[in-house]
Amino acid sequence: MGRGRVQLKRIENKINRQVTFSKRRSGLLKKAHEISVLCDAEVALMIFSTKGKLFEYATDSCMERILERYERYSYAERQLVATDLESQGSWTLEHAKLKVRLEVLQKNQRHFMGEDLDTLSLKELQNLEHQLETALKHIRSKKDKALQEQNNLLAKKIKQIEKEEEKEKEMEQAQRAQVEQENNDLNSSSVLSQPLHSLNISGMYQAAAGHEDNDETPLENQNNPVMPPWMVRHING
Amino acid sequence: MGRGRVQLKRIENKINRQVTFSKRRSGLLKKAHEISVLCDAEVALMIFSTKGKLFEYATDSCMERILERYERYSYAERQLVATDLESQGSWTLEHAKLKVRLEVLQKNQRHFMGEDLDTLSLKELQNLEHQLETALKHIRSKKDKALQEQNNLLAKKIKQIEKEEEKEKEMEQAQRAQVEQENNDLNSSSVLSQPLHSLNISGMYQAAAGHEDNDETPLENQNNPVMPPWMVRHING
DNA sequence: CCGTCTATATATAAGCG
DNA sequence: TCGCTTATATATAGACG
Repeated sequence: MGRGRVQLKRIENKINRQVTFSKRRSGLLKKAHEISVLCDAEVALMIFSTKGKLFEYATDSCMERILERYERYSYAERQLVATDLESQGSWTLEHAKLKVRLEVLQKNQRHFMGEDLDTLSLKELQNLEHQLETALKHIRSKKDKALQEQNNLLAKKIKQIEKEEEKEKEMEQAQRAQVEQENNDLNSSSVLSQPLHSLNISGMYQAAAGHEDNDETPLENQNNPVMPPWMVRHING
Repeated sequence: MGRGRVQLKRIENKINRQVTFSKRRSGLLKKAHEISVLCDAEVALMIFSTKGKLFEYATDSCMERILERYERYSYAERQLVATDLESQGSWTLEHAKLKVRLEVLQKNQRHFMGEDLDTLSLKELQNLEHQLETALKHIRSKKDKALQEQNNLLAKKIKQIEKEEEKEKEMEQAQRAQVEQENNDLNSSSVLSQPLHSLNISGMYQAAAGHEDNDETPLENQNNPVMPPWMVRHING
């Protein structure tokens, strides 16, 4: 993009290459961040320059977590590393044992992820299925608890906010009462029947606050007085 | 870019978010590749969708190598491990790396089994849940296929048995016919109207076969003519 | 989900300081 | 390396099949 077209091959001019690297690098990092935010995705990006300098981006600045997550997906490469080690000769018995355990775990991992199932018998499949069902129950229960906790926390916060508003309102009322009293003291004509300006202000404030919500809220959640469940989901982002 | 401007915030509309994710993802991967080629850089990119699916790019398709290179840069927690290792000499390094991996895998394993969930964030729990759901789908589909195969196999066997019975029957009939013929030859009284014993045998066999089933078979499976329902029961888990 | 189309928004090559 | 400008190449939002 730019004045001239660019072939997809190494830029031979060192200066140009460096400049392009610098520009494209920032563009790439920017876009990585954008997709992460816009689409609620988790992104990890590593760029090593020719000279070996590292530039990185990670959603929520937590590269480690993402890499661990990646490891759950990755196994093929790991297998290569394992055999790689093997070719270097088995150093010690313990080391070899470790490798065996690793392989077993990797295989299990794959099975837990629903991959590489061809080697399993019917019975094993059924056992695995049951295992996962049980695990899912635990996980869901845990998740529900976490959600409930957050929910309670938010409810408390909202109550507190409401209390403070209440307090403010009372104070304003008290002020008005005092002003009224003073007016009565000055002349005996009644002004009690006129609308109270401060009440209107308070009312407007609440209305405005109520409109900060997203317009696209799904119907099934609009009644929830505390937290839409689909929103709670993103609190920990 | 495009018809409308876009705020850098989560796209609330689920459809749009998905579409945008798809488009930007491919754009990002493309640009990662471009900078890698143009500027002779080494790039690793991982993108997890909201639903937990992984998309990745790595220069020369060698993610593992880049991750290892990354680890050399990353220090925080790893520094501790690294110095620990260095003091023990270089060959132990591989060994210790193996140990670290093992630990990670073990931890994952526990998570997959619904254990040790307290260390997980809400988001991670949700990712895990989705992961297991997907895995379960694969496993069930695999199991279904396995069952179907067995089913077909058994069906074939039964057909074969029936064929053999048929053959026997025919042979008996032929025999009887011959005996009759001989009887007729001896005296001219007819015995054609009497019931055929072989037919009864066949009927009894089928009835007995139908009763091998478990008595507690759920209703919905009692019609299955081939596969014992207690086995079929596990198809849908 | 994938591909196509179009109008627009962005990214960036080139050049200069 | 960095900023800035401009002309252009690309990316992509939105709509549709």
